[in-house]
Amino acid sequence: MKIESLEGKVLLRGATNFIPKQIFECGQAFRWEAEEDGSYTTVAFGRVLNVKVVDGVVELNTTIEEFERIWRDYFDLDRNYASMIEELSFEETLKDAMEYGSGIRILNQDPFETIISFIISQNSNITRIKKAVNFIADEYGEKIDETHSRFPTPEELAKASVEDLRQKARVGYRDKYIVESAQMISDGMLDMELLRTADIETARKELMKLPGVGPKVCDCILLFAFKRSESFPVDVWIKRVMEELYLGKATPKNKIADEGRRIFGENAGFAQQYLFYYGRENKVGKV
DNA sequence: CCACAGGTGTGTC
DNA sequence: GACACACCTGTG
Repeated sequence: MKIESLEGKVLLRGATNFIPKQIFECGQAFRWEAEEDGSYTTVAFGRVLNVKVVDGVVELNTTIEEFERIWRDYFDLDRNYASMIEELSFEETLKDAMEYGSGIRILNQDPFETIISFIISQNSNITRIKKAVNFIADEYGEKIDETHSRFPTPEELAKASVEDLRQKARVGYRDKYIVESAQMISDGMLDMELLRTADIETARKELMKLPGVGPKVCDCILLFAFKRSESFPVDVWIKRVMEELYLGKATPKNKIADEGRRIFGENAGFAQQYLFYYGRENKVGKV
């Protein structure tokens, strides 16, 4: 990949596995908006970023300095996707899914924002989640410009009222989970370093101390904010895909997570993303 | 009106 | 431990 700076933009030439629609609409991030020109805009790490791909060249409206400081890691650009895909190509169904979703990347997002976003996501849908996350940023986070706000810090969100979260952010019964989790994190009751480095079962146990974080939400957070690629989040779609294409019978969700990690190993999280995207787009297992 | 949507917490066996 | 069941809200 070659990086160059041109007219206030950073251009990435030869960045592989980079299809914006697949990256931003596969359910891992909730603050990306499609623009009329086909580009996508987000707010992340306190910055507003627009991403456009023109003739295979990725255009980011940022500086080299900011790219190196934030976006290189955010977009997971140092990972060798070719070899990861190669390692997962031992199995035909997944191979098809990886071709179908060849432009997917797993983003490395902000831990706190990811924790709150996925607490909100439980038993909900993307439209609703996005509204809630954007409301929380606008209401409790610092303004960046007229139309964008960064996601609040744990301290800022810990002061939010559960009533406002329910009535204005429309997060429903998740209101108290959000405030309590923000309080626990701002009180230093969550060991972030442990989440990054401990063995996966220890990390899961630590993260599930937070109210509103069960097995599925936990695995999403570890995968999307802590680079724990061995995580295998099991939602209804992955359940259907695994039952339909791998297991051949109805199976409890915790068994499916075990099977996913067993079959796909250290890159189970990538397998999950490819299968999820493939399964949902094609409605696998859905009557 | 009812089912369902990217689950979790709680109570019961 | 393995099950039901309730739970906010928007949509079809």
